[in-house]
Amino acid sequence: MDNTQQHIQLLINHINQDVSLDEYAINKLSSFLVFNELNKKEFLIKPGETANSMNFIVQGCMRSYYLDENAQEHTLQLGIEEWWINDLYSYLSRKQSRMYVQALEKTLLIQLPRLELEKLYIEVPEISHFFRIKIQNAYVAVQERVIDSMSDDAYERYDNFRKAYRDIEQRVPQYIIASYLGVTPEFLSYLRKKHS
Amino acid sequence: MDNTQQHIQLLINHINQDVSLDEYAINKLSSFLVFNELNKKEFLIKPGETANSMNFIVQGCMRSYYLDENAQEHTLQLGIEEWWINDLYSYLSRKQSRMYVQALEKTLLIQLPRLELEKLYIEVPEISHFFRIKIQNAYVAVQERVIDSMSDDAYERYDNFRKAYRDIEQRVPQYIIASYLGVTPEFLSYLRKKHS
DNA sequence: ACCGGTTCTTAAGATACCTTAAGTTTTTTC
DNA sequence: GAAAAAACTTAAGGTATCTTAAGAACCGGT
Repeated sequence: MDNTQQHIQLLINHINQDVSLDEYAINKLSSFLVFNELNKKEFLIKPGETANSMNFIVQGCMRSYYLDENAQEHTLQLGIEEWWINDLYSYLSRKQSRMYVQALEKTLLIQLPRLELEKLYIEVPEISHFFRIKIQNAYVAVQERVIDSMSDDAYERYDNFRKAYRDIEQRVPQYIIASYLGVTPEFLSYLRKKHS
Repeated sequence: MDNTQQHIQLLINHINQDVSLDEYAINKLSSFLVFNELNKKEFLIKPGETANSMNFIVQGCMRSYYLDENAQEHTLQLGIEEWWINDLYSYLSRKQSRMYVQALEKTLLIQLPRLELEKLYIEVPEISHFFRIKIQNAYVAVQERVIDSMSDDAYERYDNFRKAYRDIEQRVPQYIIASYLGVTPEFLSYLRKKHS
């Protein structure tokens, strides 16, 4: 089995955790996968572009963030191997993104273009079901983020972050974690010292 | 046309803004609508319960909120006539809610029970399409709320709130708006004075 | 192995927001 | 329409977080 086949198998196994794909479904799906390799700091999506694929991380680490009026970065989502990364808002609404989606390490993606994916939904209901679950989970995750961001003790938020992103914490710079938590890097540094 | 028919018409017209319902769809839909009248301060959903219907506000005003560890209220969503109100997280995931969904005025709802609605999805794809759009919009709204809650100038958040909820602002007490913005009622009062 | 850039820390002074408490206004109830 | 309850305001003192600035530690490339 070559590398490409291994990567596709990773995706299939991932999907099979939620639904059951038969031979036919796997072949159909495999036929339109697109591989995309990004270097560190390279962008998958920039403001003004429209997200038109679902993106599965085979290897590497990515984040989505946006810039506020003061050019401050706000990280919304992080992802590593076997996570999906996107601007789901842009993908679903087909409107222009206001986000950057960026590789934090050299990253290998499998992409599923929207138009072909939507055709596949009709032929393979399991795939439709799978992404319905994913979108539902994304909704839940954003809702939890709202709730979390309201608990205004920053250290508690940092603690929650570490629980939710256990495997990711060590892989991303702290200024990005700070921008995820909504505090300055200086203050995060202060908190870490205080609680150590 | 009696009151009940008028209320149903309001719902039909609302749905027809996004999709096109034919006679058959309207009849099917009408056959399982449930009316529910709530008094001021009465709860539609409480923590531990599971949301099992979509809820359309015919007349009145509602909100969803949760209590944090310090028993502080955090308002997540507000709604008036022709809005939908729910704990969508609980509805979609079929898990227990952690929310209160409460009437802020005497409120009349039309409810669409989940099980019957899902059967209808198969017979009437327009209805399925309509709720897909609604859930998509809900995702976008929550995402905007995350982004908004990161702009940490509270007056700016208040300003955004007033734009997003223009018709609602006058109808709900300010301590609820404060709990939506994540500030104390005292501080909101201070901000209002300062900027007036 | 070094150099230049990136990331992290420390600390002092400033500001936004909170807590408490009390008084005032508005709304609800009987 | 009076009494009770709920909501809003004001102000003083406290705390969390920010800003700025500077130095320290940790890279990544040649």
